[in-house]
Amino acid sequence: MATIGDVARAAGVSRSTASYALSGKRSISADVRRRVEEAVRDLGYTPNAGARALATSQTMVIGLLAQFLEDEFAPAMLQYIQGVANTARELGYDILLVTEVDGTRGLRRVTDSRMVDGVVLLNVAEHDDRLPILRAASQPGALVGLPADCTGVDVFDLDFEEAGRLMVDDLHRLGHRELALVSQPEHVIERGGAYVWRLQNAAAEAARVRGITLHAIFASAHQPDVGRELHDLLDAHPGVTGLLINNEAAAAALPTVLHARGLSVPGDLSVIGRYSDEFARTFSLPYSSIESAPDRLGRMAVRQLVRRIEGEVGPDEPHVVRFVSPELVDRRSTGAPRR
Amino acid sequence: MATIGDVARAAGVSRSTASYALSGKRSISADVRRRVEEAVRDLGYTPNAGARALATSQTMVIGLLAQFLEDEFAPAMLQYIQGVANTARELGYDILLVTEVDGTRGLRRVTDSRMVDGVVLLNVAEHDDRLPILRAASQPGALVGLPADCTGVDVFDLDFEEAGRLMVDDLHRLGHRELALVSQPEHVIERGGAYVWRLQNAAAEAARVRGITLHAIFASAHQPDVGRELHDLLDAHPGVTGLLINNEAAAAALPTVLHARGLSVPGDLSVIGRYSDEFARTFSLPYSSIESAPDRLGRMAVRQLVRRIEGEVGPDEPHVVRFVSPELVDRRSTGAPRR
DNA sequence: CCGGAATGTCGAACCGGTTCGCAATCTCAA
DNA sequence: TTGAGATTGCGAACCGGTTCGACATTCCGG
Repeated sequence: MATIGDVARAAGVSRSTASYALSGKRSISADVRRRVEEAVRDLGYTPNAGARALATSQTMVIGLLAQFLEDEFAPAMLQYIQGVANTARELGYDILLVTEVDGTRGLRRVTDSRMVDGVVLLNVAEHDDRLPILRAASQPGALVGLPADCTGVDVFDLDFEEAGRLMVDDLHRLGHRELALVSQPEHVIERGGAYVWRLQNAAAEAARVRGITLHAIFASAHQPDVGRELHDLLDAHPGVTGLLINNEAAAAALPTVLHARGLSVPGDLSVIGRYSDEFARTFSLPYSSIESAPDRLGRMAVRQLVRRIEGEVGPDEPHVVRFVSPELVDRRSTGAPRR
Repeated sequence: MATIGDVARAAGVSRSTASYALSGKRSISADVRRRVEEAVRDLGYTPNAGARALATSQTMVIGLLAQFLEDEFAPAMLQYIQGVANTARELGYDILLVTEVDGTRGLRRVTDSRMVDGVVLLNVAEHDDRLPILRAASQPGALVGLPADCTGVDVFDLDFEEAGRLMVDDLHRLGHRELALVSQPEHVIERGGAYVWRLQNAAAEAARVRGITLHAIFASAHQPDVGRELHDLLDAHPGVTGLLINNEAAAAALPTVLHARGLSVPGDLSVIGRYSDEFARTFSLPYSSIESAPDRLGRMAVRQLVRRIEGEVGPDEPHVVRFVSPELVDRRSTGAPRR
């Protein structure tokens, strides 16, 4: 493998000159530049990433911390990963994917050893173990998901409160008076998935204000449990005319359940979900939904992270907490409540 | 950030001694070892990955090349990624995830710049552009998917021929005489997804030998197209009593389609798919299926790759082409053909 | 009591880049 | 003609590890 020394020799110049010719950080005569570039081509030279990282303390790699937990729905995570990966590449960065169950260990490893210039944390919990480690690290970090304490990090998340209100208001406007909300598994909440509460509380408050009934349940993240739980819910509350689904697995299982019960949408039941359009297409879910915009969130997180890495915004400049406004994608699954 | 020089100074020894004390590559007195370890703890020392990579020419990183193509079903890919990532971590390696659409560019970048010690290629096509680049690289590579030319790489794949035979034989044994096979989109085949042909040809041959009819179609990888195509298929061949599904999107869409047509499984139609158990659970697919074992394939690929990286098998030792035998997971979706 | 082996430590070189300071040459206006 | 300033190239140091060869001690058998 050719080194910059080989290039320099082939071009008849010193190593430093070759380096400057390639980086353009100092002026170089046209002739020398040509000879260096030629040598690069002839030798097939590519800089050694490790050496460059050592010299510049920049790796051009971003750490992506994603946990595939038993009680979460993996395909939903994939879209965040894609958003992050694509944006990173556009900006010239590669992605180090860390999927260890023990996220703290993984985070510590990649930051302490300086394998990455910054990190994106997915699926951030309210009191996330990884945050203290991230704050102690010398690299900047961007989060997808809202923790209790946002100091020292840039945060991006869907506005789940607004999402909860939107769902309730929409069905209230159509005349519904008894709704059910299907949330994530209780485990997710215990672990600190605050977004579940945020949506649920806002929905409950909106229901209270409107004077309508809202039954909330926690459902599993897997079949066949979640299917059974949906059945139980509909058995327990026969008066429910509208379903709010804040649980990807439940959304994916719903068509089968409704079919088994012979219920049509929106004739017998109105349904609004909370997932991405991509997700809806993948699972052919025919329900109107609040767009959760994973690609957009991933993109925003990386953009901001790179701005910090490249010093466009200093480490002391105030950190960002930005919420994406939920948008309702209409798939005609809501209507007037059945009589 | 502490360097090994800081550790050495704190322990009152030279840098080389500190290094040997930590690596254990030379004998060190108990006293010195203790002092060095203490200094490491006190200073919170972690070796700099770039410096180590430069010195040892080992990065402890594996490149994972995964393309998310428009005409493939992303959630199916995720399981390979998980298998690879988990196994890599167990063996002490991190994962550099390269998702560029132009896989050749990404592969060249990570190998030429020596960011990785080896690479795993997912979703390998029959004549895969990435293979010439991989062969020219100085790092070893492991493939998931069977190319036409396997020289210089280790290859792992499901035995799709056997899978095709298994599907046909199973339904033949139950008395079926007219079957339909739903394959991947034609694009996938044109691009060289040979596994589609391998299964299809073997199934066709088995059908010929048994004297039964097999209709084969290519279906899309997305809703709602794939749903429509399944309807068309069933309309066009009313005599079909068994369905073979070698297309994840079609499998995911099938429950809805069958439901719409009022068909029950296996009463009206027997169904066998080809996907992983994990996939079946995620999409709650109630069909018997050939296990495609993505986690196992990912694991095998990484294991072998690491063996090459660490020199346990030399670069000249013969390369492996290993097929995983398909196993039928019975979910009671097959039975005698309807009258 | 001596010679050779085993043990423990150090200095220096090296991996392959980048960057700083200096010097030589060139340009152009005074 | 001269000197200030710009242009261009070079040497050396540095980033933070690893490893080789040399050297000093200690241990052992004869």
